[in-house]
Amino acid sequence: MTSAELAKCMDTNPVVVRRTMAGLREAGFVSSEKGHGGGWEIACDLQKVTLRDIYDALGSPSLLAIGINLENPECLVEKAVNRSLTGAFADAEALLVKRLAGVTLAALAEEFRATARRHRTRMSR
Amino acid sequence: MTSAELAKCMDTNPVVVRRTMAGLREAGFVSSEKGHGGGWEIACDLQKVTLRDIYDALGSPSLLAIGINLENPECLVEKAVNRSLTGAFADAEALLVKRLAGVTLAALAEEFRATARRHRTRMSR
DNA sequence: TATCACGCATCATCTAATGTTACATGACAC
DNA sequence: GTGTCATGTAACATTAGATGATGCGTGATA
Repeated sequence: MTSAELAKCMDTNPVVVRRTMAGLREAGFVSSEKGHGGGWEIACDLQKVTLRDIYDALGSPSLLAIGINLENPECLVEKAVNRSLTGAFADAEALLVKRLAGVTLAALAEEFRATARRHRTRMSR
Repeated sequence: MTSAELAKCMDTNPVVVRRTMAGLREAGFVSSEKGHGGGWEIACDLQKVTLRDIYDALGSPSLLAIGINLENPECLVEKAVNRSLTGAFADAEALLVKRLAGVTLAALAEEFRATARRHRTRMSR
């Protein structure tokens, strides 16, 4: 599929698609071809790649909305909060990453197909 | 303390302090007095109130940076991801809330005092 | 050689959070 | 009572990060 097609599918624009896919390409999960007939193609074993791999390929951004503020290391109140919660944040993030690792792209594809089957059945009623 | 004093302490401004403290006041954790000599005062038992209570008083905002996108319920890919990860997000958030509930304000105050002691010792060397 | 599609730098827009201003209200001191 | 101080709140301004858009270069195909 081309970036333009993908962009239409997810209601965004081609450049944003390229920006995001760039990480996946560097990780080897997709490949891209320039020129006439070019576009994006899956380049990995869906059974082997998990959402954790995708997460890492996209730069492993923080999964938590709040976190430790390290900008004012001299603030004693902040330090007290940090000491009390650093472990909790780390544990929660680790838990999430672990769950991401439990979902392969193949499993997602199967989920998709199952939903699509239900969808078609409902439509044909 | 007045909102202006608190604002100076945390490098923000009085109105933002009032906005935030409003939630804590409604929950009964602090009280405020208008007029001359007014300001904010703690109005709860530090042993009994936890960071979870504070979190709830502030409106229980999402603790996760990413989450389930419910805006396009007809997107089958999105649905597949949601089915696969909803539990993980819920578990991670529950874990965090549990840890917040394990930290009383009294414990935070004690952490603060301990750090302050170390701070003074280092200063006097 | 014309067309198509990605790669990428640059700039524009949008949005949520934060900061600011203004004014009303209540409390205390004199 | 009147001046001062502080909160309560609405309305507006600013900021920062994400997202979107444009332009141009490069490679591939017909």
